[in-house]
Amino acid sequence: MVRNSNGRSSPDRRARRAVATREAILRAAAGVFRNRGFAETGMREIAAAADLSPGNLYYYFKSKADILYFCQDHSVNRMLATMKHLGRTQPSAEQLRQVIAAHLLCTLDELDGAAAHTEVESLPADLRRKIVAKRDRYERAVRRIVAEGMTRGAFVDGDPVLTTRAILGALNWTTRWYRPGGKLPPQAVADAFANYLVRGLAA
Amino acid sequence: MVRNSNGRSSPDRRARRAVATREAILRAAAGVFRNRGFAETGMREIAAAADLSPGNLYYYFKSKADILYFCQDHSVNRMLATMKHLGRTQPSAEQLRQVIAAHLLCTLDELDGAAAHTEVESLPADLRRKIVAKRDRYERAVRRIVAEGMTRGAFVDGDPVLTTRAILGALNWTTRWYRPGGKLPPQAVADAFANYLVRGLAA
Amino acid sequence: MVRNSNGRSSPDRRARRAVATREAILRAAAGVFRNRGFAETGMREIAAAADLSPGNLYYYFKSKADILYFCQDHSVNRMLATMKHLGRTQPSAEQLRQVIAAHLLCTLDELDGAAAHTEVESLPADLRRKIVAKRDRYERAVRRIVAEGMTRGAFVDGDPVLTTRAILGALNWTTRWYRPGGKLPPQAVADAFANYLVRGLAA
Amino acid sequence: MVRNSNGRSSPDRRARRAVATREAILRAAAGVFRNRGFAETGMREIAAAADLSPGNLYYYFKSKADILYFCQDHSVNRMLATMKHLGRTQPSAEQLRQVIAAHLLCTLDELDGAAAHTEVESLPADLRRKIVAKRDRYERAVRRIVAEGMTRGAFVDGDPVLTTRAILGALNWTTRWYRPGGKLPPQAVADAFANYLVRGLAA
DNA sequence: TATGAATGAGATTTCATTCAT
DNA sequence: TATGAATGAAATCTCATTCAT
Repeated sequence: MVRNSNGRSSPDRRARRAVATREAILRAAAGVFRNRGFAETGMREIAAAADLSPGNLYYYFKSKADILYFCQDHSVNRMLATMKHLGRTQPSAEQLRQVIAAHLLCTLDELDGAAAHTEVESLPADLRRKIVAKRDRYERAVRRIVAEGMTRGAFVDGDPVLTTRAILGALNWTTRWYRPGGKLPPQAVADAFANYLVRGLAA
Repeated sequence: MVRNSNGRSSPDRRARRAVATREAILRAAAGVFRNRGFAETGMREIAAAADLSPGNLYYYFKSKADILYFCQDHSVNRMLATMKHLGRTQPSAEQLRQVIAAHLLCTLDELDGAAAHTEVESLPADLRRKIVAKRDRYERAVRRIVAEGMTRGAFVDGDPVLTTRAILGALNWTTRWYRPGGKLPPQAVADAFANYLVRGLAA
Repeated sequence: MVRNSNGRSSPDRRARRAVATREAILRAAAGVFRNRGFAETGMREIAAAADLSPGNLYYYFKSKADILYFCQDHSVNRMLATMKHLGRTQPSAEQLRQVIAAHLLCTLDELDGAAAHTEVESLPADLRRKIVAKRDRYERAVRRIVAEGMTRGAFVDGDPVLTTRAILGALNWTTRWYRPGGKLPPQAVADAFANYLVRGLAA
Repeated sequence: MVRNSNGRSSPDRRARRAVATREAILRAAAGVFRNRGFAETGMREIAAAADLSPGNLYYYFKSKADILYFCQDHSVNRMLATMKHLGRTQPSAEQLRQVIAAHLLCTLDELDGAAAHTEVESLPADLRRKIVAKRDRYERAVRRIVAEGMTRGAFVDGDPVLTTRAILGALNWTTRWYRPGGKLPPQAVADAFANYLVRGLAA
């Protein structure tokens, strides 16, 4: 292990290591949650997947729900970030296509998508509220694109709420059947879904 | 209470009651599973929802997983029945529209949809195999409609597997946000989804 | 069903039937206890073996332990009866030989031996005391034969208590390995055991 | 308490403690099984006897049956070891006498004999097979001594199978009546039994 | 920071027994 | 007498969490 001259790790080196461990735990946890569900996953499994002892997890997170919370927070943050960088002046169809692709690539990625939008019910009330609030913000952002497209005449008329939920459902459900590492690359799914789901709105 | 001549309640009256109780348990369980997920739901809750003592559940089902199995079996059976009665000579669009509507009405219905397609992972291997087999049969049937439409030229070309999964994802995800008893009737969801999801395929 | 002129079974016919049912239950229970042990045997199994409903057992016996008690009582009574009819003037060796044979034939018989000497621990204190008292009376009777033989000089000297326990152990342990209905007849076991166990004492 | 330079208890000290705890549990369990039988013994009782919390038992053994298995395995291993060190050139009577004594001393000892040969029925099929296989190997070894003695003319003729079972029955049944800690030392039982049981075979 | 061990609450499940019919 | 259904207490087992080291 790298140490500085006085024989101990320097404080920021330590801090960096701690952050790295936290992320490793989240990545490991996300993988197990995805495969077996939150409630069916034990702390021991998470610990094993992260190559730590069970007790040690509690040095980095204060509860199992806490781990889930940070998984979901990480994921929803990334999705919100996508929205921020979206060119809102492009054609609605193009915007929607980009959102769908980004959402899927993120969902099908190991760490991010894992338990992302799923299993909010397992969180205690306070954490759940936070996640739900962000998730709703994201959903509203998608809805805005859909509604705007309808107003502009770029999309056929319809109920923006229900249409948005149909889209997000198709995207989120992928976690149920997509197996990373198979021969179907995430990008292929993203393309096919974007084509189909955008065409359903094209005027 | 009706009795027959020998002073005991007649066997078939009893049998009918037993069947009714079984169904009541399934209905109750389905509701709780939907709200809280299989793993987070305790037998106590199911029992309370069905107005029985926890131990008494085991007179009707041999395990918690068994209850889930019968919920799912009931649901997937109903969906397969739908496919059987579908007029396969109608235009592909019409067929797909009907399947979508039927799937949704069933999914959003109290008893049938609850844990319908969800949570197969929680079943022990043998029961899971049975459900997965039926579910796959159903998915193949939907896919056939999609593929046929593409061949006939009624639908635009695309990957029938991925398209079908997008459709089923949109439909199944409804269990996550739809709250029965609210002001949005299932039929409204069915119409909006059918419109959107069929239009995405229309040539 | 046979009934007398007034259309009902006569009282003593009824009583006889009740006794027959009780015995049928004991026989059935003895068989199941022997195969699976008292604690591992459920009332439902006893009921099934006796071709009755579980609830109905309680019309004939007031508890599961009660059934075990009557099984054991029946068995130990039969053994005590053997002792009573034993010619105490015969040579000690002959007496012992007869006791061993009778004990084994009774033990290996379906009903009698089943849970005979075993599982006294499972009885509640009051019933246990009764059985243990009778069992001890029986053991003392066997011991008297052994001790008398030693006094008379018919048997070699030794500790009558330990010798008797060795004999009874050999006999009782047969329930662990003997399977009724096999090709080894109880009489063959009785002969071999009597030969061996008596010869060990012969002066 | 001894610590090594890094301030934690050393791994092998821990390992030794863990092994000690496992053995303490086995000893405790053996005692309770002997007194009350496997099925009637609760994990709470074992835990209490071992001075641990019930849940903690599962850190060392994965089920109640597992505990029973290791009790029996320990015991049957010890008996097989006895056979291995037996001088097969000695007179048959001497060999048998030694086996009987060793078997009894082991059976009447606290840890080893407790549930030794008893209660195999309570094990799940896979564990039962293992124990039964070893137990049968042991029985065959005893039988070989008996049969050899008959062939050599050292023992009177007879059925070696039944004779061996009579001997083992007498020995195993001791667990039912022998109370360790009383005034009868195991050696006294061993002597009396060996005398009696060998004499029954002496030509 | 890290670990193995311990705990306590709670989960599912079983089962003798009772009850209404 | 007989039955199917119901109950309540207890059993085994799991598991997130904590603790001593």
